[in-house]
Amino acid sequence: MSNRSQAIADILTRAILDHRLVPGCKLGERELSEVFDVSRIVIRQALIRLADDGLAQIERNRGAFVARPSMQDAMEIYDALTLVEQGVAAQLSDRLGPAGWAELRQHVERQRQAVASGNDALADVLGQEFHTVFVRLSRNKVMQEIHAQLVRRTTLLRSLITADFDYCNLLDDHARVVELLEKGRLKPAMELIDAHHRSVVRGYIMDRQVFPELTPREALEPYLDGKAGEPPKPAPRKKAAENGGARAHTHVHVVK
Amino acid sequence: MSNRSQAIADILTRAILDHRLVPGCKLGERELSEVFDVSRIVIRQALIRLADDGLAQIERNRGAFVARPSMQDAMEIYDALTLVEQGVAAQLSDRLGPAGWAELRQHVERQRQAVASGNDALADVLGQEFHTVFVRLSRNKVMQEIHAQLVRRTTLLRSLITADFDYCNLLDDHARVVELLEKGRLKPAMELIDAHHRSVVRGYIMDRQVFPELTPREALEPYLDGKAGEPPKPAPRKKAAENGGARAHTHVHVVK
DNA sequence: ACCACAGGATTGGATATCAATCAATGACAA
DNA sequence: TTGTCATTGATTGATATCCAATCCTGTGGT
Repeated sequence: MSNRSQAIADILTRAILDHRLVPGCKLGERELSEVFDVSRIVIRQALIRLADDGLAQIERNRGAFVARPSMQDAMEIYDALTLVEQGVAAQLSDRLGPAGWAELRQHVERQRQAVASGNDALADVLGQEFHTVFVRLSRNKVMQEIHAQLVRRTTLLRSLITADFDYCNLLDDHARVVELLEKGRLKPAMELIDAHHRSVVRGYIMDRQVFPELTPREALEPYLDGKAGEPPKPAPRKKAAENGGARAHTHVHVVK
Repeated sequence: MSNRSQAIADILTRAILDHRLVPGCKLGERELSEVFDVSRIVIRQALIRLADDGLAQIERNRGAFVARPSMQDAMEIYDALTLVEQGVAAQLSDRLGPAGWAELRQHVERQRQAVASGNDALADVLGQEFHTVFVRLSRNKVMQEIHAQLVRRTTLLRSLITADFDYCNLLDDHARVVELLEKGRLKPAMELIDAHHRSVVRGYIMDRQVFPELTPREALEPYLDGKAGEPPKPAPRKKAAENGGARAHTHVHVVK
């Protein structure tokens, strides 16, 4: 049993990234302390970590809330993400060894197979994972942490949008980026990364009103239970009910 | 009087960046709580913020210490900083308006005058500030925060090195970067940024042993005093006594 | 010299308590 | 009815005290 507050911060983070805790949701200290069965102080420390990570916002004497980024924030986050991934692409095209390129190709191939076999959920996970693997190959832990934080914030952003556009043409971007980079065609690869993120953020339509649907108590219940809880559940969405359980995610194969 | 723990974290950060609290220095909860006259819990919260920022390291049941980054960390931090500033440079060369270029030129000019008039301390401050101004012109708060965090960590790194090499040829780098960028010569500018940071990190010689010389109580005393304290004092350095009070900093004009 | 054990010191956390501040409620007047 | 103001309740920010777990150290025995 290591740091309680860190563990709780991790659980809250996962709940937010799973869209079980939506932006604007109140994170009351008393309520959370009862849910996790710890004192308020541990909750406060966890909330401080979340706020430092950009996932929560603490207002003095009013409490903590799941962060509600603005459209401006969204664009800045995607700009930063583009900048980071373009930079990593430039580094990789210089320094990546054969094993690294093989890992990238293999990852893309797994994603291709998942899409071909209709396993949209797996394709979704792999699509998210690709960016992380990409940055991991830079062998720079500082860069990895910065990138991971940006990815977390983009995942939070997806709680705020209605993701019902057509992403079919984005599915092959990862493969093409790897292909271009391996051929040494850095500039087109970087432009493709930019276009990739741009087309994502262009599809964003922030609907101001997001309704919780779940109390924090209900939202967090599956993560508790002595950490032997069930696997992370997808977020329940009223509108996207026909989505077959797949999360509303940019990489999911949604045919409008 | 807003958040106590945030205010204390800010003070601790400044003390670390001023090299009054050196890497490895123990940040005991009891001691700090007496120094700041607050409860231990507030100190814990401040230390959590510092740890999240990479400036402190918390070991379970052993306490918090000022972070002691390794040489590997140093290279990764500078790699990340290079990546960020190169990316920002690329963005600015695309989108920066005349007012922005004017601000950059003016800043460089101020630095040039400071160097010319022998005001090494001012030149030092301006040299640090340049990077911040540079990133601020991207008008991306997310990027600014990432960059600021990296800069904090580079400042921490300077506590670990003996900065007695010749940086004369680096003094004009800022001016040349601005000049190249404004002419649209992006690639040379980016290579110059890379070379700038590379030559800095190449001069790093980490001496494992860093002696505190100051207890946290002494180190923090000037920052207290009802926030009306004297201006931030430079760190006392035994060896670099001939340095005329200027901090051991990469941009300082040290003639070997 | 070396190992084991005990004690001290420090952190991690719980609980109870108080002050400060915000928000909702309700009373009252126009 | 509506708008304004005061009271009240709830929540956070912070403190003090206490206890458990763990690490460090120092001592004693072999």
